[in-house]
Amino acid sequence: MNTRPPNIKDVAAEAKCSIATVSCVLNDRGRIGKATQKRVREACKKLGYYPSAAGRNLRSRKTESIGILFYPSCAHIFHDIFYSEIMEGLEIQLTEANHNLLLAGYDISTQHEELPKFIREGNVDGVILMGGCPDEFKQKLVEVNLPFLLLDTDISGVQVDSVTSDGFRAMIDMVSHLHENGHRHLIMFRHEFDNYNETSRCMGFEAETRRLGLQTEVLKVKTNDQAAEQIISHLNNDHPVTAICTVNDDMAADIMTKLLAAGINVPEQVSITGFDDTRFSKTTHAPLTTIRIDRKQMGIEGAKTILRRIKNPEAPLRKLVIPSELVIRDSVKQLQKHR
Amino acid sequence: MNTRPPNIKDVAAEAKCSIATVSCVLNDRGRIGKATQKRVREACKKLGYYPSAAGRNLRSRKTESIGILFYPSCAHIFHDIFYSEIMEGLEIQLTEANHNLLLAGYDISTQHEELPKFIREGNVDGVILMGGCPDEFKQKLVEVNLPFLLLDTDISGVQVDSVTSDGFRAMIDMVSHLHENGHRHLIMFRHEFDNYNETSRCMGFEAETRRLGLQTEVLKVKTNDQAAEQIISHLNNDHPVTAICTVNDDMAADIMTKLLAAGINVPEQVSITGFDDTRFSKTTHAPLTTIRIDRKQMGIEGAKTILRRIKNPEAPLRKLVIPSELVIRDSVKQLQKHR
DNA sequence: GCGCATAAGTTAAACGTTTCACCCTTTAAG
DNA sequence: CTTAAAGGGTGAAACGTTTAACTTATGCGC
Repeated sequence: MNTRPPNIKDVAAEAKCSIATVSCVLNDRGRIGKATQKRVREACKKLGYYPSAAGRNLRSRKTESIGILFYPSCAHIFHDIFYSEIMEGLEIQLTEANHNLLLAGYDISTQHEELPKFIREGNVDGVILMGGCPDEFKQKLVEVNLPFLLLDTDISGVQVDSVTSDGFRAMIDMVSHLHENGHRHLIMFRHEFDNYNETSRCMGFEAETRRLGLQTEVLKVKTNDQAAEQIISHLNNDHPVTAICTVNDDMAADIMTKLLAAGINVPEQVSITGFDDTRFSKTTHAPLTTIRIDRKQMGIEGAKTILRRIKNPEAPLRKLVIPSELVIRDSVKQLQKHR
Repeated sequence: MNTRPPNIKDVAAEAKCSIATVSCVLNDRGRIGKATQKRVREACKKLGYYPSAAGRNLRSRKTESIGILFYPSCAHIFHDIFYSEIMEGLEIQLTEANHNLLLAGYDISTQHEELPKFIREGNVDGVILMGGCPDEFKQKLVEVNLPFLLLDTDISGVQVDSVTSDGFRAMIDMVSHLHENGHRHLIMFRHEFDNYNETSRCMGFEAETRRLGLQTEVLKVKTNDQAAEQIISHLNNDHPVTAICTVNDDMAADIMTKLLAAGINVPEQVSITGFDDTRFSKTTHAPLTTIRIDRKQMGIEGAKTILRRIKNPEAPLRKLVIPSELVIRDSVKQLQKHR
């Protein structure tokens, strides 16, 4: 019952050759005759042989595995639908390249100084970091001296590959869209903690509102509820905002729900925009005007980028920016025709 | 620059003992004096030594890794918010037990006969299978002879550990709730493909409706749209259904959206219920009455179960059922007080 | 018939652990 | 005093590969 799996020796015996020959055939290395190759391959099939990762890893110092690290925890990836599609792209591309995909969360507060197991113990050839995480932490990972990629985030002043979306450009488009629809008084909410994406989105918002000379403000809030409350009390002003920009669909949906509950009609009384075009942005009370990013593509490009870096650690730095697209739905009211 | 990481020999040299001693200290095996232990540990710290997984795996035939296999593809996990929370629980518990977590999808159509890389090449000590997958495939995995767990799914007649939710019981509660609210004519939609969860949910529905003597039907549809269309045309009948049960929140939300678009009011004209209590079930037009399952707990129990099986392959079979809970919101209209 | 190139394949040394079998010393029991 | 047990530790084989260096055979030009 407890019979061990076949190893390379068994194959060599079956194919009547040396184990080196088997290895060469399986790795397309060295010069082995057609006939022998065939014998070896048939022996593999017959025995159901697959090279053991353990042996290969040890000898060749390659694992054919990539570690995906989330900050602060895997729960965040799973919760944010937004990462899901990146993961999908990653998985497709890594599987295609015959690589394993290891997953871990990293909460700096619970793990003190320890890096994730798969980094410490050399289980992976490269690491991809995702999530809104502090620069010092990214820096720390860079210093590990493994092929490394920042995905959907970035850090300035450090030589590290990254694949990001163009939140800056996207919010310019969004503000421009609001402006064309007659909105002149805008507000944008973001969360308190610093985060590459939120920051670049807000910067796009600020750049374009300033350029257009609009009355505008970016506010940091602890929770989405807090944002809703601020709007509710604010709408009594003489000259209230007509449109709220948010930093993602989740925030937009939450705020919308709160506003509706408070008897404020969306988009009649106030417009609201999201970001990310997550699946449920279509099913909110007023389907969200938002920004779509091809996150699956981000994942695919991310995988390619880390594999490239592994293959050639000296390759030139790559900073890839995935374009975004404005998705117009019903959460923005057309106040007046412009132009 | 390209200095190799320290290995056990370096530690032994630093601690002035043999590598066997180092190994014994690090694995709490054998009898090593306090003083020596301390020297070894200090040497490890000083050198920043962590045992290499490759060496350990090879020698001890353990990987301290668990493979999570999704059928038919990882995309499904990521898309179904529903799996996310299971993954969260898994990750927490596996990390706690100092295990790696490998992820792969398995599309039987694209992968012909090949099992995932991490199974073929022995990268994992055990495998967890999730997703709505055909029994033959589950069977196939069972035969691999690795510690194995079915998570959120099951198969009858085969000796394999499983952790599932009680969809049968849950739908009994749901039907009972609808009945108490005066609903007498129900319909339930499910998808065409066979799936453990959908089947058990529908069986619960059928059992309870039959017991209560209600007018009832279970319909298989290809898409959620199709379900909506059927309802729309059906509502013109003399004696229309008053409540629609679905197999998950996603389906419920989609149908609700379609109905609203067709000018049919929910829940005024027809009630609708979900399943899973996903996060966005609160933000649908009428917040969904649904079933909550503690999926994080499912993940945690799943992890414990596979680890137990790895530790003791001869342990008695475990079939764990996680309880569910009815969540009452606004998508069910109270037609009449009952009792 | 010699030298050389090429093809085809082999030998053996790593890679970094774990662990079995053993050794030496000290203490305790008989 | 002898023997056994316990405490503290070591040597070396094994785990399954990869790969550099080597061998042997064959063909070819001259």
